[in-house]
Amino acid sequence: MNLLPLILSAHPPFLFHSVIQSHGWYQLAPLHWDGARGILRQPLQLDDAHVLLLELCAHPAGLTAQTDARLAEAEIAEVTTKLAWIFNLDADYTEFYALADQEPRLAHCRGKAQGRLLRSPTLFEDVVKVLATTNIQWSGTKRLVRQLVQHFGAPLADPWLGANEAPRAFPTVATIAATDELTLRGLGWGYRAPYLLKLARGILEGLYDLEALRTSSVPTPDLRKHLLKLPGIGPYGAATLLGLLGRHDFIGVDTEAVSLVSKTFYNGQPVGEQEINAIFDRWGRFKSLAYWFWDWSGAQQSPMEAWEGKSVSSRELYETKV
DNA sequence: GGTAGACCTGGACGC
DNA sequence: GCGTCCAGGTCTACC
Repeated sequence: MNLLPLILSAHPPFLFHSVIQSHGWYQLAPLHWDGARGILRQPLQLDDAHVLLLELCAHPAGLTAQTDARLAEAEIAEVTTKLAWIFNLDADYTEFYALADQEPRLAHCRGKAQGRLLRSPTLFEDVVKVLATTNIQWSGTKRLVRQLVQHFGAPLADPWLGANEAPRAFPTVATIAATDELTLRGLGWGYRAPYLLKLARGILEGLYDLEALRTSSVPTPDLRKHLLKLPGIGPYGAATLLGLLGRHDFIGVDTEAVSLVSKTFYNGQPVGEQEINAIFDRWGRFKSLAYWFWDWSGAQQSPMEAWEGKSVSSRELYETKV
């Protein structure tokens, strides 16, 4: 059957654009964000290997999804589940907003429905993307992920498009595991190539159970320990992944965090992880949310802008869209 | 537990 | 055009 516009409801408040632009993921392949039309295109490979292209846009209740593909009922159910995960539709930020309302630098969060972070369909894709953000600038991250998708992603079966033009889904674990270090190095992954291979092969061998981590209810420090065991994932990567998993107890301390907190709270004095965490400690389990959505007016650029490697203008763009 | 150096690449800069 | 330096997190070896 065809997938008629599928309407997915979210726990209010929810703003489609806020989730899309909550961080830089919307700029990474295989996603394509058509800002002018407000459409996010998500090539998606289903469990049965069927590749389809979803067109997602805002709806008063949440969002709508459309595709030209003919889908079986089980496939529609899978699409629905995956979209609910990607947009964290069931999340309830009531408690965070109650706290944020009392802090002038976070008072905007409720109105803009900020809190949800755009996720990938699988935790594997998120881990790979976080790996691609380490020790590199944002333009490099975009290049690495694009190369991976173009080289290993399964193309959409479209009779009107050649295999080179067709959108591609994010590569599967098995596809990455089947390649070799030299190929990955050739795609620019450099010293990250062995980490990526070890990750994919480790998942296939049962060494890393990402699905269990995705649904785990263990305390955040324990979950963090598991994430730190993933190859190429250190404190920064683990904190970023925890945020994507809805755990906000740890701040991903990168050079941008150091710079922002130093300038804003310590008069430009050198700071470390301890000082950064001390500033946001009072936000408890919402620590990284408070850091991420903090109004850094006066700072050179916010964490969100740093992700995008852009100047202050991206915040202006963000604010006009939301 | 803390620290130093290696890893890799693109971009900025000076010549 | 070429060479050099720097930025960016993680890992490993060493103390």
